[in-house]
Amino acid sequence: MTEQHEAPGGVSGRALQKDIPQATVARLATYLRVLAMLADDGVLIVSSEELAVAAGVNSAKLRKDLSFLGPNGVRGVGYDVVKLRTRIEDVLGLSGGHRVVLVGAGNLGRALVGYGGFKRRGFSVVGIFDSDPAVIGRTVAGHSVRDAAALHEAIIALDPTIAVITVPDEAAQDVCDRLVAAGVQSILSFAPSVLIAPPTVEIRRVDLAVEMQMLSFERTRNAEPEPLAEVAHAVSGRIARHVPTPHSSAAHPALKHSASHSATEPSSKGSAVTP
Amino acid sequence: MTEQHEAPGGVSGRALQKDIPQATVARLATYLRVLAMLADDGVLIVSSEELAVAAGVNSAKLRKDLSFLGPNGVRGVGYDVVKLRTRIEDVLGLSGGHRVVLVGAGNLGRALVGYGGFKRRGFSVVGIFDSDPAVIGRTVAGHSVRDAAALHEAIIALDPTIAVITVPDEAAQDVCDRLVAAGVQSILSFAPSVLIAPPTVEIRRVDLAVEMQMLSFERTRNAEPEPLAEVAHAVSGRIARHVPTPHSSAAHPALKHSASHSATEPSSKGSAVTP
DNA sequence: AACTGTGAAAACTTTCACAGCA
DNA sequence: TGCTGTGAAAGTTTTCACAGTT
Repeated sequence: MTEQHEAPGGVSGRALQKDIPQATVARLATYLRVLAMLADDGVLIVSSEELAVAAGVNSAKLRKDLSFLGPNGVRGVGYDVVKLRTRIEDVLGLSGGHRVVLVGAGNLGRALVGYGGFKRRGFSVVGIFDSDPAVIGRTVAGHSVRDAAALHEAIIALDPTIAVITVPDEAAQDVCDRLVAAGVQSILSFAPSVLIAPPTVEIRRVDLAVEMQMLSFERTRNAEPEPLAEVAHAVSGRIARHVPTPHSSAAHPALKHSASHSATEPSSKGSAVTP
Repeated sequence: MTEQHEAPGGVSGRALQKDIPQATVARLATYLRVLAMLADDGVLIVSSEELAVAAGVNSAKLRKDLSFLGPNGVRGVGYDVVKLRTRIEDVLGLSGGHRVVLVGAGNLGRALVGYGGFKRRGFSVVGIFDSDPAVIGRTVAGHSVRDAAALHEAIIALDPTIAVITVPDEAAQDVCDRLVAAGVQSILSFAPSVLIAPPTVEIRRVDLAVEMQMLSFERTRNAEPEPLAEVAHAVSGRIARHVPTPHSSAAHPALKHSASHSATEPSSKGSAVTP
């Protein structure tokens, strides 16, 4: 690890988001959510261990992640919740806020704009588009849905920092082309197809079925320990196998996910894109 | 790499999904989608290069991924589309189909059940629950929404292989506890919080805001090459920078996404949803 | 000639374990 | 004493490049 983030002199504000590992960036978003929650609860200081448990990672990883942002904590004490939160927002480029345009006002599009954490995290929707006449003109989350035919001019006027595509797969590439032609540089797509665009445009793709398939794989793998034996108790899962202790939600050390989350976290694997 | 997948004798059907890298599993889902598309188009044989381009990865990675499933292609020729598709479905444990229960019939939940690729990929919804009296009894995607209060008995009767949680964050842990108590072993959650459950239960979490934050980071990083210079042309992106060639969607060598994973991929992550 | 399958190298990530500071 | 920050080791994933097949 190269330590460019040492900030030797009095380097101001944020800087050097260079060489922060991709995997770390994916997790920073999660830490941010936990920090926001803690701040709401009035918590002032948090230790790496506490933060790590809440984020579902181990504390060494969390400390390593944070170390890429420069020194953030106080040894023997912990991290200042507000300060750390601000620092992460700064590094992720969230401080200035983002102007988001949504193309596709179907269920998924509406689910996204309605998602509370959205606005709270600095993303404000500035325009919603659709090509369905039955939807155009309707109000969604305070915005009148506009005709996607007028995308070009509208995009230029709205000047969004991010565009989100939630249209059917067949229409996705066309929408993408038009967004790019209008100057959009960052696109998040929920269409299954891999979209093609110039390399200067950053596209991330989220495929909601991938996670289901990974669950399927995991279950299948765990269910087949003995490839040879006929498996004695072929009970067809009608009876609840485990009646888990209704744990007290807190103080639970269960850190099982090792991240591969996709759209989740380790997602270094999960979903995604980027060369 | 241990070669357990050599299948020396005449090992039947699928087997040895042991030690298939997590990152590979995440991408298999994507390959599957492309293969399904090719099959629909009547394509019989595909080369690693073609498949790789369509999936947004490079061909060496694709070949390595497939090699974990055993020999699937024919040298000098390519892969048999149907055979490869079947093999991947088999390895992912999709062949037997999955019984999916959805808890939370809001926009996101409806977007998920309405997603065509869902049923097509072997996931069939067997029950939808919600706790909102205004929603209970309504029909969503052919299913009458049931009262989440009766979750326990219903789950035992439905015996789902996967449960999907799309309720508000505050309710997620409670729903999770009840699902686990009823014997559910695989859960996909869209709630931001990290859910706590016994280690035998596989939980995957998808945070839709993470991807947006990663886009934000990438844009910020690219926008700050010169930390010192005042940046000459401070044009506020009003003019379209690139007018992309309206490419012919095929024969496009653009391989930019390398899927971290991911989850992240990253995320990275495989299919999608539509309005 | 075309294309797969795969060792070996390179790159990236996670985990360990401890030095260092409040 | 308690907790952060971090080199170094271990583990995972990607890329290279070529041997092997049809």
